[in-house]
Amino acid sequence: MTCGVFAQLAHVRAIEAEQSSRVQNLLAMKLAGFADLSVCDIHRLDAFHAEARSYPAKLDLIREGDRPEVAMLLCSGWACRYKVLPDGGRQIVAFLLPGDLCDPHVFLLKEMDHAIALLTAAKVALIPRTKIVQMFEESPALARAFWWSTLVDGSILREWLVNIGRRNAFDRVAHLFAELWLRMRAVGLTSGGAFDCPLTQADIADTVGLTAIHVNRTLQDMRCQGLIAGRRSGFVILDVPRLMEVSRFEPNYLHFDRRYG
Amino acid sequence: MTCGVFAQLAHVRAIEAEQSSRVQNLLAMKLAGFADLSVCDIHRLDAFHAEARSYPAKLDLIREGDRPEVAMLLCSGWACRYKVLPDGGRQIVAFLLPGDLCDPHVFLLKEMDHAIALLTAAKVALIPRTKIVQMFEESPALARAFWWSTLVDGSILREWLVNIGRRNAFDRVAHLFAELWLRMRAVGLTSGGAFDCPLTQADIADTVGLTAIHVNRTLQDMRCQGLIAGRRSGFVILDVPRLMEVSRFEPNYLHFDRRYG
DNA sequence: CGATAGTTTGATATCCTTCAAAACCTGTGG
DNA sequence: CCACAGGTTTTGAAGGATATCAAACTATCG
Repeated sequence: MTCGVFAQLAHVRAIEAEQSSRVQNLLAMKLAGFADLSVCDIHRLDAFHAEARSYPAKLDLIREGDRPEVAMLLCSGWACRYKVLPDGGRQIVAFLLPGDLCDPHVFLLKEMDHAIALLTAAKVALIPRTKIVQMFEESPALARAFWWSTLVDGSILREWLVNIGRRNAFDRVAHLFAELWLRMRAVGLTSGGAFDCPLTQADIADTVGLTAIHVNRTLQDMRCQGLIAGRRSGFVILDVPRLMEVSRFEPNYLHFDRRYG
Repeated sequence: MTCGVFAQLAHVRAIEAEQSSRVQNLLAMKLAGFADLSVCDIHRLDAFHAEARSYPAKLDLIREGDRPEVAMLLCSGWACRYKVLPDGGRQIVAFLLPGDLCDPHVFLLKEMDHAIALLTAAKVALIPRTKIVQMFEESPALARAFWWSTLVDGSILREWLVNIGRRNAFDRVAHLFAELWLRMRAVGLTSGGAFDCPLTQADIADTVGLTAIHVNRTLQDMRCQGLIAGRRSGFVILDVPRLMEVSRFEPNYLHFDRRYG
């Protein structure tokens, strides 16, 4: 894929090493892929991390219709944005991975149009609006960086639309795995081709617009082909390049490795 | 539906009447649903409108991979954002309607992850980056309003994901029509339950993740049920309430009628 | 150790696609 | 004014991908 990603990663690692290893500032690691953050900026983000508390899996952090009061930083664990239909169906519309600061701008809206739930036990920092506003005022670089992040989220949404709208079951799942692997790598949470994927088959189904049963059969297919391993949640992606190949994965939509023009 | 939408519309109409009818400032009309714009702000938007030039249908305004140089204001006509797949398939990921100023913030990204094409002949103002930046600096209200607009675009994207992922053909198309009708009404381009919809069946298919043939059959079904009328592009929605009912339309995701909290 | 959530399996049904061709508009040039 | 071309809509028949239903199996956890 984009050759620069590796160089970028090295750069990010350097930044991380520079700071206290006490605080795993995945957020800074992610944003560094885009913006040049000052030491001061990184300290600001550290301060957010320090607020993190533990929450159990499945917890609804925010519900549809809620008035947004806080932004949240996911320090560890996975979460998802989702919507429910009148018939009880669920559609996952985004995954939140460790190091994601979600909804720093949501205060512009009066009401949440979707819910956010934890998929695993997680450490989360709930950041009140005032602190976000203060951060934006004090650091234009961080303000830019978070807007960039929001635009990338939109780009991912568009790619998901393509995924559900125009690919078959196998390719949809393959494409999803490839994306998750790349995003996990951006925060240093992969080891080789593998990463810990806590999604259940039902989660995957609700993401790519399929039935859990059909996802099951698709995963079996992938296992047969040696693309993935592991039965229950915690898959291992064995062959990322081939997964990307079969799903015609084009990483440009993640906007990694791009400094602003 | 949200009862306030009607009151809102009246308010918007008042604003429009207030200004010169020479310039149809649909953009101001739309943004007024969210922000309190000063006369000065409206003049700024008028200035953008004045730059509009005519372009023929089907023109690609921006291609995937392009470096974003301009934002664009659609003064009349329809356009769409789309992505193409290696196999030639197309997925439309957004519609741009008259009064939409698209991508005022796209300069934060280095490269377009999708293309934008005109669906009809249209009047478009191409606005260079410098003018956008200048506007944001001079008017915090407009800056807020455009960020709000960007967040709403994201919300629409999420709802489209639900549409394709979890609804059947009939409901998908019904839901799409309901959304388009509401958005067209927000800029005063509906007359009763009807609005001029220039989409071809292939366009609709590429939007909701179906085949043009199946869309054809779905539309016939809708005609039989008296929900829509008109054969070739330029449908008329006959029964908006029922269309919303069958597709379980919840307008909250459009974030109309919401002042910022 | 039972309870619960997640995974797997098989049989059947259906929605939607694919392919192929005809009919229909709309604009264009002779 | 007609003929023709190209895009759009329509129709039919057949096949395939995915859903649905029901039930067994299997980890994991308190």
